[in-house]
Amino acid sequence: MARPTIADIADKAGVSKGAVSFALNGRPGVSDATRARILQIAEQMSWRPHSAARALGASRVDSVGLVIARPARTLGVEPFFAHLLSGLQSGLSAHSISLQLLIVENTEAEIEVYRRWASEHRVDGVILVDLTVRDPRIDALKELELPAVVIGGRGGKGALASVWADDRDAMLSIVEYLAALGHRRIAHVAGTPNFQHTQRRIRAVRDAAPRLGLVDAPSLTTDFSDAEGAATTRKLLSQADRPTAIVYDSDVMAVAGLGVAMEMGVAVPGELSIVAFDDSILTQLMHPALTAMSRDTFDFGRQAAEVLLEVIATPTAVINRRTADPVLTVRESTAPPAH
Amino acid sequence: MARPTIADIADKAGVSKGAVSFALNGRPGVSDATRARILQIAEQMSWRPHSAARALGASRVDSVGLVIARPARTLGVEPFFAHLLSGLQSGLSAHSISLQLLIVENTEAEIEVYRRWASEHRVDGVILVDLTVRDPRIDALKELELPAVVIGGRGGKGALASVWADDRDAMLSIVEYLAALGHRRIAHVAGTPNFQHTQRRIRAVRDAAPRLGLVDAPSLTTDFSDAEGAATTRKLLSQADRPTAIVYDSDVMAVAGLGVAMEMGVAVPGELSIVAFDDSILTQLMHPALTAMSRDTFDFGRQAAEVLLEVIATPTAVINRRTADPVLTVRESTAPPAH
DNA sequence: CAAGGAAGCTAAACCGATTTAGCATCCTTC
DNA sequence: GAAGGATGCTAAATCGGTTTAGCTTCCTTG
Repeated sequence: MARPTIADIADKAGVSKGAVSFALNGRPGVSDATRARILQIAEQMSWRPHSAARALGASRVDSVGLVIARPARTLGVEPFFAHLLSGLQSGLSAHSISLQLLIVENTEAEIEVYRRWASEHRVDGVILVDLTVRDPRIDALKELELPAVVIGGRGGKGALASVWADDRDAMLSIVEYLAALGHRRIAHVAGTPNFQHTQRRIRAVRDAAPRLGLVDAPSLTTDFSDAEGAATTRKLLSQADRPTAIVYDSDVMAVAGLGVAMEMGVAVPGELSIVAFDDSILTQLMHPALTAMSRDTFDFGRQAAEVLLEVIATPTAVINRRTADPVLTVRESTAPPAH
Repeated sequence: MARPTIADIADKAGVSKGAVSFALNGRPGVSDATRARILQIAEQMSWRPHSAARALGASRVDSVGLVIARPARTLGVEPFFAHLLSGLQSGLSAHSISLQLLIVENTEAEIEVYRRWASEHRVDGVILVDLTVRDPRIDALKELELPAVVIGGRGGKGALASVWADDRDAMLSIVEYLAALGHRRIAHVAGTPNFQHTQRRIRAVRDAAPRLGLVDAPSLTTDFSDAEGAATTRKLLSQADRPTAIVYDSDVMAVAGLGVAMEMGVAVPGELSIVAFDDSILTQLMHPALTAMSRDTFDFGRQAAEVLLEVIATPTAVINRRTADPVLTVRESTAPPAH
């Protein structure tokens, strides 16, 4: 038999379709003996549920979605998403839930996808990344009644479930480390200003500055691209009182910044210390290898998957799970400043 | 009304469900006037097909799958997959087909996924990457009768559909370029030996060597990791008669190789020319920027999507589509050899 | 003008599961 | 020993579409 259905199993076991369904789903309604017999027959016929049939009957599709709204060009280099994906999957596969992935150009397109997914019942829930300050996606998802979990940023008042790490603490520990080395002029090359985590990091730097006796601690925003990372670095290093340390909001920008420093004859770490927020192979391939703040992105994904499944099961649940704190991996790009 | 069904539309239009189905799917059986009226009502009620219901009735799920069997760690850095994904999606979204993505550890797990997808009817077809020499996935897919398209490597006798670029020609043009610069000792740091494209590239180098008067043209295989790329480079550069040019099978290995050269005080491109097979931001971030063979990976994906849809529509079709030839982008890492 | 065929539509079956209502049967329990 | 309740199961409805068989009309055509 090609692809057996529960009707085939019911025939063979001499029971009704309903009984088979109960048995296969571990619900009460059949005796242990019957259940065992049915399970054995199903196993032997190598029966697998037809996902569409199950979705139609149970109105749940065992599939969740992830939409990434970034130009493809910038995506590839960042190990962030690859690790996040693997983590998500490790959390989902335990429950045989599959993942739909979509890369789109902008937030409007992303919301359009949610709208389609919701109306076509293609996913049971979604994972949100890159939360912005007044994020329009939150209201859209509320309206669609689509369960969701936010990665890296507390859902806040609106109360979507979330999985987050403490950006503020992480940034503070970077700045404190640099200050302890003796740096007093520290610059921060930040990401897109409308991202929530960018805001949190900028605020952390600003708040820490007086306490640590920093002479100057400017945060300059960029679009996260290598080009703007390089341009901003060039500007910073051309100043009369140039910084002795720069913190970058991404590994790609840090690498670009290192390139600019080399080009301008500024020795790293002799004359300039560099720290990257977010770690990857990239930072390790460099010479000097970059000191970086590493998050356990895989675990991030795994936890996000778990939380999302809980939210799908209990839509009223409000879960804000905090993950392990990022840790600073010190490599060769940081040292005390030259006098 | 929350989520209208075709029954609602049928009511409103005063026709039967069947007529609505015909109208919405552009099939004959209704008059143009009725069709227009139905479409207008559907539009106005903002009706969207329920994917599970459609899948159940039409036994097609409008979804295709991509499984990548590589450790997540190595995945992130390679823009290859991000671009491929975007390309795939641009080819699929035109037909409202969605994409399932899965990252697994090895080929056995990958085949297991195909088995599950087939039995649960989760996808209409799959895309295969990283074809190996005697690839077990081909037979598995044949047995499952799951439509598939192979990316980067002709399906060959077994005759899965495929989309491929000419690796051999590409490699030949690299070697010819280096030879024209005056290089006679060219080394090739290759990828995993069981990949078909690795084999083709090695063969290309070997075949070209005598014709171009190369003194030595060893191909050394690796596991595609930065670590082995670095180790192999170190070995090559420690030889008495070290090569004056090295061709790497991936951008990541080329970058790692560049690092080793700098470390060992070998000037690039003064004493050593470096060429990367596969281009990305990575090669451009380096100093010196790396000369690289660029493929239009996005287009690769787009074409693969098209071919797969054709194969799904006509399972007997045998399509082997050749994409645009890769082009060599010359940057700063190649120059005539020092005397 | 009767036969034949196409166009336009309806009614009902169907896809493969879940879920609900209901029916025996057996075990309590007073 | 009759009422009451749990247990184990069946039959049928249901999810939202697609598809097939068949029934009217109306138009040809000889």
